[in-house]
Amino acid sequence: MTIYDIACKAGVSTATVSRVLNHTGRVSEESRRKVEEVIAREGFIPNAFAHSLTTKRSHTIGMICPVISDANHAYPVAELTGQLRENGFEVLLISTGSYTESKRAGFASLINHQAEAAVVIGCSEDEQEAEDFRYAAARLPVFIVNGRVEGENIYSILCDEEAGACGMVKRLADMGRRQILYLYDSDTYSGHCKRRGYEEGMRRYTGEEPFTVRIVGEETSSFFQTKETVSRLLAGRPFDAVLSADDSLAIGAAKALREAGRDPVPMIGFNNTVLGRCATPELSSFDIDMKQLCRLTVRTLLDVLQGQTAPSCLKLEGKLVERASLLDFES
Amino acid sequence: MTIYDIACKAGVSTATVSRVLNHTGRVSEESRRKVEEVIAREGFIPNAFAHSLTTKRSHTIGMICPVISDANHAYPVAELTGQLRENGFEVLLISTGSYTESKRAGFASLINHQAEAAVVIGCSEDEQEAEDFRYAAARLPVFIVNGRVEGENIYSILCDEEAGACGMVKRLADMGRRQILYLYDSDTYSGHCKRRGYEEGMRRYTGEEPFTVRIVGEETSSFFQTKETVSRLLAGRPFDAVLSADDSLAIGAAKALREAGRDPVPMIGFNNTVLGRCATPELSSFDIDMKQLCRLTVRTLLDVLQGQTAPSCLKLEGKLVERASLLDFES
DNA sequence: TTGAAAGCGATACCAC
DNA sequence: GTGGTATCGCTTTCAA
Repeated sequence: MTIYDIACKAGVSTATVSRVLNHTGRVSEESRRKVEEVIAREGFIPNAFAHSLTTKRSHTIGMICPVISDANHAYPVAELTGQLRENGFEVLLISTGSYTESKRAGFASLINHQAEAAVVIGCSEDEQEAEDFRYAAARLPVFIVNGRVEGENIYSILCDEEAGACGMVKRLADMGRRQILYLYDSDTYSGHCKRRGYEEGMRRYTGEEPFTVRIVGEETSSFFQTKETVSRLLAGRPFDAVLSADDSLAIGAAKALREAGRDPVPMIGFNNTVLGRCATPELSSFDIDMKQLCRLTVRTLLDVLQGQTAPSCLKLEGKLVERASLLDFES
Repeated sequence: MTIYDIACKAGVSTATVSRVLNHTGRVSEESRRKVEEVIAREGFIPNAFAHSLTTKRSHTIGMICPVISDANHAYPVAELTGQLRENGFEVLLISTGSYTESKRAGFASLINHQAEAAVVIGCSEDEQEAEDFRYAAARLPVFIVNGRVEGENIYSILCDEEAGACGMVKRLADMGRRQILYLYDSDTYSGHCKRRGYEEGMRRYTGEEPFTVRIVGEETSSFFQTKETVSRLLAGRPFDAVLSADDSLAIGAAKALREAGRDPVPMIGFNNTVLGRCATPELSSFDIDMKQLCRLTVRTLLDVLQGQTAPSCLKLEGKLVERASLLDFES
């Protein structure tokens, strides 16, 4: 069923049907009624491809997200998808299997499918990836949520996690802790920022050598791995507090301490996930306010698509949410 | 840049370029080389819309998922998206904001965008929704992951959660528990199955009246709500075990007991999420093997798209994963 | 207000 | 092997 069939049955031309469909141009009340009636009766749904082919607008936004099943990614995907839809856009989702996989093919798909823009959840810090971004940006605007790549037509919307991590170290130092262990797993841009912040904080507030440990294992729920790793750590260099790049790691560490019969130490995670609330004691966590990041991303995207200029980098502050994992140590 | 430009620069016709692009028909080695060279040099990416318009194949699968940020949904979205991509399909994602929102508009979008099939994560049990499914199924095959709707061109792939829930009650009854509290939140098809299973189990194995409590609150992380609700419950009808429709609820219940200074009781959750592992004690949970469900969904989808017949309903068994929340009570 | 017709970018049949 | 051309479904001048 095409616009042509509708035109015949309604006794008008395809041009008129098109006008009715798009609420464009002037159509007599009578024609409109007739056409709408036929469309409803036949349950006609126009072909968006043919539409896009002529209008050169796809109303489609491409979204690239490594490992959506990671709750930290699922949330922005949900939030962005919903908001974009409210603004009349469909979302073409590309889930690269891992954090390290090249985004090149994904970008090519999006371009092939005429996406009007690409939204990417997070990014790495390596040059290869930056090139993929620039390759894509040559053909459509690219928006990075919680990541940063510099370049023409690339917009980064992120939280200042470096300052955040640095502040967390200060918070722990203010509690008298000096030997702060830093746990991390992924090697993303965001990960690097946090780590730099931690190192800076150690330098400024404790004067101790940084003590960072990378958890290697499956990419999601690496907290099983953490428990094991931290258990081994207990025999080595001592630590009196833990800062971790993600809630799950901190929870794994807490479990390791408990199982080893050690006293708990103050702990802070990142991303303020529901995991932290499930844990006992409830975990303090740095909240990067992803909701706000998403809002700003959509706003920036809409602006850019309307030809307005927008800042190429938007950096927000996050805040620490304090719970038992810290408060228990305040006397 | 179009196929026409490429044809000119390569000194061949558009037909030849098309052949090279699609690896179809015969093309002389020389022409192929020439065309490929120009395509690479110009960084040409063909317009998928124009392609689809003529071939009548979009290579796009629509996915409807309420509340992706719910980890139980994020996982299948990730899994399916990855697998479909491996099979040459793009995914058009529609995230309806809530479990109750009508899927009608979503289906219409998918049809409008020429999706070749629709995959839906979960479903409700009401007739209105079933009609939306049938409306969509009249135009494209519809696949439901962990949900069930009967109808032509609708395929359901699910776990037998009714039997699962019933078995969990038996497990608890075998431990000598009779007053088993059932917690649930959402009113989905899957939710109804579990509840029926619980009620059946109570009848068969305990002879007690079912004791079900619905947790009302935000749609995600309803475990805050649970803690509160269960705290109030402690003053009323006594219970000596908890079965819950989702891990988060059970965790909330465990916290409520602990905070009230009550003795713990055996608890079982559903979906075997990472939340259960974060909790203390670690939560036992019924695993519906979502990975396998996703695999079967993709396989069924591919079969149907190739014109082969496929069973309209595939029901798998799940299994209980026992952890401390049960094992601590085995003497 | 309406309709005829020329595209949009690719495919595919049919001659050559 | 190759190229001309009709075609896919819809939009958009341009005349009437």
